[in-house]
Amino acid sequence: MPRMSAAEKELSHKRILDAAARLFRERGVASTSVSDVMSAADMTHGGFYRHFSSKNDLVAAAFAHAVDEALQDIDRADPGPDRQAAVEAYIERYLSREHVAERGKGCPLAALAGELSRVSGPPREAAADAMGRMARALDEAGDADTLRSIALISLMLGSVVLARLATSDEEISAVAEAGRTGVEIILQGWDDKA
Amino acid sequence: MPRMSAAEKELSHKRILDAAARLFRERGVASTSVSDVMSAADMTHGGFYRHFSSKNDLVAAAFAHAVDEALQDIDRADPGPDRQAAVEAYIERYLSREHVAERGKGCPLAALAGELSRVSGPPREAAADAMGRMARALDEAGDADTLRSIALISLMLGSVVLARLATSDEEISAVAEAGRTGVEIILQGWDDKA
DNA sequence: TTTGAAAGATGATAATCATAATCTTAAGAG
DNA sequence: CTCTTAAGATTATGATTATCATCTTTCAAA
Repeated sequence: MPRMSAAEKELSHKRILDAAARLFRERGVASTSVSDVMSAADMTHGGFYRHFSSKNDLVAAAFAHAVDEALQDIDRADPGPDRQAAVEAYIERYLSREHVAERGKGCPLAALAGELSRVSGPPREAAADAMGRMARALDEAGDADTLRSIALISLMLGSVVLARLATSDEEISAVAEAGRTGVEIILQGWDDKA
Repeated sequence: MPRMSAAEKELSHKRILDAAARLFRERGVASTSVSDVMSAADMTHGGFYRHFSSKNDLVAAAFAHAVDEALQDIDRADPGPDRQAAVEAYIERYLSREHVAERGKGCPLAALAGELSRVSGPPREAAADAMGRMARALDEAGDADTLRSIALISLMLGSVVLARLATSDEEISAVAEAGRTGVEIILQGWDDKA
């Protein structure tokens, strides 16, 4: 069948990236083979190295791709000029049952921070970057404290990670509710802190 | 050399568990082979199945073992009757530079929750258990809100996971500091919440 | 004291995987 | 319109790995 046109190659490239971003989040990097990704992208493993120089290369690119989409979500939540409302809506969705359940479409840090913090090279750097990018996105226009944003991200991420461990619906709800309450308290009480 | 006495077998068993608990936390479960564990326990891979029926079995046992030790740490922090002080000391150590750096000796949930929440069977159940056990340990004597304990654990775990992603000392300090401040605020403000 | 069984070593086995080599075909430069 | 080159398929390769089989030796039950 090959060879494809340049436009088709670009589509293939995007299919690989999308499949990888989803599968890595769903199953983890170590448990997802290059073949798995290529199959999910409707191709065989052979063409992989025409698109990426190594699996590591793909991991870094797919992770950054997932972060791009996650950050767009903040704006999509409320495209108006009210950044504060957009941020709050984003937090609400972050702690939702759907986000807990749909790992493959969710926050790449919640899905992969643990694994990527153990490696070095491009994947690790992409993940380290993501933290700063998320914090900056939450700092609407710079008036907010960056440390507060980091605390919020830590709490939200921790809540989702723990909720994904929970076995019953009630437990999941409890963990998410604890996270929501914690976020509220931090939002209200941060400025009169020690 | 074989065969060893019953007492020696028990020592071997403990060496395997200790090695596994450390290596799994340091490198992750999927990236740690049975051979790796047995080598770290000063044995060859052959004897492994005299101690555990499968790698999964070891993962569950090693994780539970690590949780046991982590919970003992809460008491060790302040063995007196002042549970509140012990909990605060534990939180302080949880967010310390040493805990961020020494993954192999640290909180098993911070190291492995992401990976274990993707699997099923005994390892997953051991991890799900750990959350409840930690929350109960933080509820000193039951007067504290369980949801508050869960929020604290989420924030602490998220902070350590993110700190382990950070690349510079300043970044690590900032993440830990954000976590500490968040914990303070939650401890103070939880009871007058919505 | 004899002897069956078991701890741990050594050495298969079969699966999985990242990466490379090669083949086919059509795209696109000249 | 050629003809080189590259996309993607097929097949090969070498490494790793979980699990088994087997062998040795010594413990411990009889």
